[in-house]
Amino acid sequence: MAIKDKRQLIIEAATESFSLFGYKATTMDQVARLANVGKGTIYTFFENKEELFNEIVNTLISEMKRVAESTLDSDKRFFEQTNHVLYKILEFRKQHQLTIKLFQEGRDMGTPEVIGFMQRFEHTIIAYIKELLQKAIDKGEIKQCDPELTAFVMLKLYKSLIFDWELSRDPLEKEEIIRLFDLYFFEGLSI
Amino acid sequence: MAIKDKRQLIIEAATESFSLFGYKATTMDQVARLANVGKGTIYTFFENKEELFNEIVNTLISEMKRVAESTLDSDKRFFEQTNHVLYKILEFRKQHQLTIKLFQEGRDMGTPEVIGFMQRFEHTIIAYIKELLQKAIDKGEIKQCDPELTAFVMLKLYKSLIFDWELSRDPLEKEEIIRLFDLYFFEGLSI
DNA sequence: CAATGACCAAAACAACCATTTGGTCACTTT
DNA sequence: AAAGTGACCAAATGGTTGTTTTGGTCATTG
Repeated sequence: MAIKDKRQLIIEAATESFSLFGYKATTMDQVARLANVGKGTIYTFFENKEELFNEIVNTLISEMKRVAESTLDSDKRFFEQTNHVLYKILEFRKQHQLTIKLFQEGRDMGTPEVIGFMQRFEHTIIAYIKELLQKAIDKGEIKQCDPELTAFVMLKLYKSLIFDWELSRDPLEKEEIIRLFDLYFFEGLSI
Repeated sequence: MAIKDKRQLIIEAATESFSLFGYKATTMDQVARLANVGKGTIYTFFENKEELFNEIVNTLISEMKRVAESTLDSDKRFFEQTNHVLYKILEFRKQHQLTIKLFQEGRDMGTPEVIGFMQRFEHTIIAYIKELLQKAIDKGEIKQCDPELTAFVMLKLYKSLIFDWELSRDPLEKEEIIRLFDLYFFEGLSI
């Protein structure tokens, strides 16, 4: 059993526990027990609880980026790409157990470490959309606009449609959301 | 001194206190003291604390509606009207002491009565924009779309631009916001 | 010498008591 | 007698103190 294995064991145990109970409710004792290692061992691989957490969520964010990139298809029009990417990302967030749990914890308890993760998560998305926008502007596919601000607004709009709207009314279908995104953002409402 | 006067006195005192301290931190004793009436007197006019609160915020919401209507000018194009109305409303929210305090309390402490107010406040705005949209659609000024959903999304976008954006970057100028609203919502990004 | 778990200080929690608060009602004022 | 009042009450809230839990360490072990 090489060193890598123990480290991996700890990461897997911690991921399991963070997914089930969140950041605060996961104890280092619990992680040690789940990973079948002594508690001290964890501290030979990770500085502290927060570092262990960051290692895990960084992996998560990388995975998300990978998902986003895998949906790219430069044959498609810009708006279709953006749409797809945003949809995949928020689907990802909605389906991934760890992401669900952490976003819950951040909203309901405001755990600082978790809030930090949420910000990095969103920042990554915005940075990514920003790049797509910049390319589209350079190619002359869309109008001139502030890419950062536009990416920010796009994400907000998407989140509104997917998360906020269904708090008080019937949730929207995937096709519906794509259609709306196109209508509001690319075509515009004017005749 | 007629009955109306005492009632009014109580409402004014309560408004003052709600504006300064919010809903939870305002005590009925405090209101009685400020209004120079016995505590029991309050209960001859209002069922309980929540009713007193509702009386006051209903007035606030009416005022807001009045502000919105006063900005209407049917000569202007639809998007200019919407823009103006939304801007005035959120300015109102930003400047009115009571509104500021209550939205703070709702966000930071989650007081249920205050959350209720916030929802009614937003619902009123959405209902209003929805009407504007319906008229514009009927007149053929804008494309066919779900007026409720569109109103919802418009409000969200506006709030993002005014409140959320300046949490992490430089706040946007009024003219900037109007321009962006026009760009994203009416013209669209496509060439 | 990597791995461990008993150990520690600090934080979180629970139990207890004191204070505050929304609401009532017997009594006073007009 | 009708309107107005503030002492009073139960329930909620806040503060305090003692106990448990938890992140992190380190002397010991295999």
